[in-house]
Amino acid sequence: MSRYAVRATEAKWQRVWEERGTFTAHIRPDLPKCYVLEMFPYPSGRVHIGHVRNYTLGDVVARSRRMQGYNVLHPMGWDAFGLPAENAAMERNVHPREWTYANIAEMRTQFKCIGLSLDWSRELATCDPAYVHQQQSLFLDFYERGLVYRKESWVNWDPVDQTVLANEQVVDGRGWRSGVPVERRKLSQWFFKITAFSDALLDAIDDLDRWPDKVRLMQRNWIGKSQGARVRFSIDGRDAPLEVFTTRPDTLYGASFMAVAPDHPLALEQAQSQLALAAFIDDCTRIGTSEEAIAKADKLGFDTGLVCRNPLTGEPLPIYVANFVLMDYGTGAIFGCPAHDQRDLDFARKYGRPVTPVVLPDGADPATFEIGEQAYVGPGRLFHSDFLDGLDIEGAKAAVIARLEAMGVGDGETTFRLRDWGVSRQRYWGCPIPVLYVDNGSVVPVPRDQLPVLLPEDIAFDEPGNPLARHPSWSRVTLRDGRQARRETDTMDTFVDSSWYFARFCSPAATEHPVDRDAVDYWLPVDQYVGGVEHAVLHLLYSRFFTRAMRAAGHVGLDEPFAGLFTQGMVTHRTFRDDDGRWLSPDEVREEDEGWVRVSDGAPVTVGRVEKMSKSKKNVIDPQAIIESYGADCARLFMLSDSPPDRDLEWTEAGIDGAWRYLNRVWRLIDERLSGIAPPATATPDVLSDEAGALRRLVHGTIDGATAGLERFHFNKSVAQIRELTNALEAFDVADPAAPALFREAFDVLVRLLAPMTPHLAEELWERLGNVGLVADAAWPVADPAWLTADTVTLAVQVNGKRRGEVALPAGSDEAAAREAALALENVQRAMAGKSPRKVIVVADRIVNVVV
RNA sequence: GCCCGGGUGGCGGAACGGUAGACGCAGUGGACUCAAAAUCCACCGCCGGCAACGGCGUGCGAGUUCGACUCUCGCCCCGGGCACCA
Repeated sequence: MSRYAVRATEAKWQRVWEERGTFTAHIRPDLPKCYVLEMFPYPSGRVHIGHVRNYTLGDVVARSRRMQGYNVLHPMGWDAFGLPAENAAMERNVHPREWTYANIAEMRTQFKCIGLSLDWSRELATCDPAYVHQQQSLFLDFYERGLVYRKESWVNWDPVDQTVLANEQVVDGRGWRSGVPVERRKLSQWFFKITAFSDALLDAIDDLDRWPDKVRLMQRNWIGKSQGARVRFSIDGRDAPLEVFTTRPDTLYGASFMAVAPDHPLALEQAQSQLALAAFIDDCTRIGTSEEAIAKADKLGFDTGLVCRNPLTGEPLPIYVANFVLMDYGTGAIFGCPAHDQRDLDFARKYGRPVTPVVLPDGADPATFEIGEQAYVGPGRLFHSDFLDGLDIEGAKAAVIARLEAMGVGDGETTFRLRDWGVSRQRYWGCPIPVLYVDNGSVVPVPRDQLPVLLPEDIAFDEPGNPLARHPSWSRVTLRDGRQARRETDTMDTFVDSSWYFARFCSPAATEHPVDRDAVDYWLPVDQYVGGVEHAVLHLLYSRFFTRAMRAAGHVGLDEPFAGLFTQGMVTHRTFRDDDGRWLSPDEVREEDEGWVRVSDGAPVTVGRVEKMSKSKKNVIDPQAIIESYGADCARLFMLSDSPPDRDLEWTEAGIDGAWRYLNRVWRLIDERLSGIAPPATATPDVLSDEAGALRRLVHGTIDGATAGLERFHFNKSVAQIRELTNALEAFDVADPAAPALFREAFDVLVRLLAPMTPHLAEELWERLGNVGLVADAAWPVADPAWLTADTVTLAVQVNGKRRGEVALPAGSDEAAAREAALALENVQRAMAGKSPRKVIVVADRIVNVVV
């Protein structure tokens, strides 16, 4: 008997895979391909448990697809630009590049210990000069096709640090370093015209049938197509009307005020003559730029004194400037119908505007129906609305749009919530935007033969703000014709980097073009994409846009980059705090009989909620330590065992122990039984004992069930089934005449089924079973349908829906037989209390329900 | 505020509208051991009962159905996203 030597075994097989290039992908037109990809990591420096889960889930898919005969591409790279590198530069005085590449080296080593079936030959980092080069050429491609433009847009501005802040850097409306209230500022910025594809991006969601429904719904809502109307309200004493967009033209008779965005032209014009209004608009810029901040802010308005007219009634409506109206959506102006919109109601109550309901809920009395603190947004019939009275909402919308069009004061219109993608970032550590501003004021793209525009290496982070903009010489350029120009000092949003890396992986060494067309035509789309649900909208939507834009530029031949998507849950852990409320990490505490205490001094510890692992709460587990003591297979198995992959996974020490015990049990089981196993040539007895038959059925049932679990991302169920098989093998009588042959059959299956999940152990056992070659290259087992059905089935018997017993019958027994057997049960007769059955429902091979 | 998701034993979770709690963790009792670890065996939703068995149970309240964790409606609680974190 031998023990399973985890560390040596894992290192051994990792070396074998690497030396043989087992997972290096090549184009093989003769084989079905499968591109498996997990969202690439940000190189923070340490592999996080969440990474291990993400890459393990993808690895299970990649390895099982390999075994099923697919030509698998499973690459890895680094989402290497971004804010944390600049923070590190400021805090530790290291260069972002140096910090980033050191992190990558560190993490690569850690990743290799997980035993992932990755093709490392395709590794890339988005900060590599080649990647920057090709991304800049894509920018120019998009620019030439009108998919890139420049306009003014709001940013968060820290007035003390004199710098632009990311939303993340705004804490409770204040700058995270300065602590002073953040302001909004307008800057001229570059945008990608994602709205050019609004309809296409929306319509194609219907066909993404291997995406989770919730992600599809979130994307639909994000794009937010709405049918409504553009209505022109005449302004007293002016020629130009005020144009609004509304999704509820049916409520026009309930309008009681107008509101425009603080940066609406009308507001700005009025502010020139009204000092108080100018001050109000200035106040509005003190709200952050996030949608949440704007939505949660108190609804404030300022009466401009201007009045416009309801086009249907001629009724006067005061025009306010209001902080909750967004210039980016619709026309930047709305009519307020307080009875049927909560924001409008809050506003009307505050500023004393009338509230007239015009939609009557079904069954309500028109004489008494009133609006209290809640606006009524449900269905109903129109009233108080002249020619619309009695119509339902949809009917009223159509009728009012027809009337407005006939009057020449409005049109039906479709609007999208989706806004163009602002990609300018006022930061150093990103891909430079390849544009020049000539001193005469014109804007020119950097000539292609001068790409890439690389970041200067001599850069200082001793002051806040964008170091690129402060660099003494980098931005000064002399054009070929001698004119002077200034470089764009903004860099691109890191979401740009992650919007095409999956295409670059197909041909990471391409130099002439962003991608090699033959390679992307073979490998794309990604067959299975795996990542966090937090990317459900932005990253995935941007990538879908990018693919369309790349197609327009001739780089790819498809619209949708990700045919299959799986979004996994987060990894969570308990939190601990001491009496002073300070967070404690799991290794600083210990559980005793009386409860949790601090290891250092035995002080009592409060056990907090289970939360997403985060540095600030100190509930982070270092996967490296787990892998060093238990091995990668153990960590992998635990993550696959308990929680369904799409739900949050709570990390527990006990769970790791359980996985550890299981791995050793499998090892012992095969090790102990191996000596008793005859050579493969040994014939199975012609007639199997009942137990042997049941075991063989279980083997085939497990193949069937575990495979189905893998296909549907129910990995926890696959693990449970494999464990059941293991339990049965342990319990099986070694003296049974069929034992030697059956063990051989079953072990062969067991090891193959385990191979995607615990690949190192599986390779080692595969070798010990006498196989030549790797289990990674072995074929996936196939269940024999003849062994998937049983001769006898157990039916539950209910009386009036309550279970009263069960009967065993030959499979496929007819209704009469089932009925007879059920009624014969003593317990059933007792429950029937002498009554005769009114009805007996029989579901073949499942259940009998006697209704009395 | 808006959008999305989740809620089943002490815990993680199983369950085509058909025997709720598979599998695992923790726990209890026992075997082995000088002892411990490891391992093995048994029990393990709650209440009542020696047992057979009965009652109650899937966040709360209604409804549909022979039958509801599953479908419908209305609530409550928890988590994620909200366009400059990645």
